Amino acid sequence: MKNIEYKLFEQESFNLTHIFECGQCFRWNKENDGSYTGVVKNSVINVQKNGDEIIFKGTSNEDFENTIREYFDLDTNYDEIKRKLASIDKYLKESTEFGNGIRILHQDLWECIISFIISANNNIPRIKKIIETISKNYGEKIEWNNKVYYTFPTVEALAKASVEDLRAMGLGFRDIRVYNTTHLILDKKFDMERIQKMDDSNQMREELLKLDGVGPKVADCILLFALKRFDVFPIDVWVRRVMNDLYIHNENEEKVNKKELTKLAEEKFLGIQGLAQQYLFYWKRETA
DNA sequence: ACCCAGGGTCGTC
DNA sequence: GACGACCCTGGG
Repeated sequence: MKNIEYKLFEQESFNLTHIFECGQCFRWNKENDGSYTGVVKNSVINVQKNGDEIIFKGTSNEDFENTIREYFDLDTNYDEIKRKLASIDKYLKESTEFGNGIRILHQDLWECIISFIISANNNIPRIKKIIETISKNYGEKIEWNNKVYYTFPTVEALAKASVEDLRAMGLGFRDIRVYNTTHLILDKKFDMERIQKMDDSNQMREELLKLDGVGPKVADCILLFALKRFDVFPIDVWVRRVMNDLYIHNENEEKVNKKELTKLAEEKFLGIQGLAQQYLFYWKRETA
């Protein structure tokens, strides 16, 4: 493993807190100096910001600069996206200003599938803890700066875990779902390469829904965070809440129809619903 | 101590 | 298509 440092200057839309605390990822932790450290594929990465300067440090065997470019979605123009969204109405204006430094990370498909199956009816601290435990037990060890990190396990590695092993790691009722999905992928009943080549979001969603533990919400998160489909709208309790408060005004928020919400988002946010969702989610959750 | 919610999904009716 | 159940943890 090589020790690497890479710097970026004057990168638009890049706020560490916004990126790592907006709920899209579970494996990044804040350091005492305000930087964040995480594991991406086989690399440990630490990101810090000094004014206009963004410094990536870490250890890697691969093309570090390219890994960074892809993972942090540096080729997407977020200023343009924010301009479009802000022009829709005052709420989008406010939420894009609030989360102005958000970027949608390009996460690994396999890791994303398992992580969001675990996220079902769960809270973020516990989700993070479970994923960390899984990585410790089935991932590869990496040492960097006198600290120990673990990669997220491969399909083959995680397939060695029994349902009981998974339960023991704190997954609760999600154990069987993770087990079944892992084996569907291991046995090639679900082809991760094929889905990455598809171009229709609805067709991709249909495929994802075949996995155990993947319903409409989790499928849309996978589409948004790993398959880079911005034309999806994951509906969870927070988004339902914010959309109802702003646009629908139903007295009973739980009764808000999902189809109606999806259609409203499609019409309002025109192909970048996923981004709108992320700004609204972060805004509402942090200011609630 | 007790209750509730947490980035939902599944099986059953 | 509605409804309750589901494991576990943290916060009121």
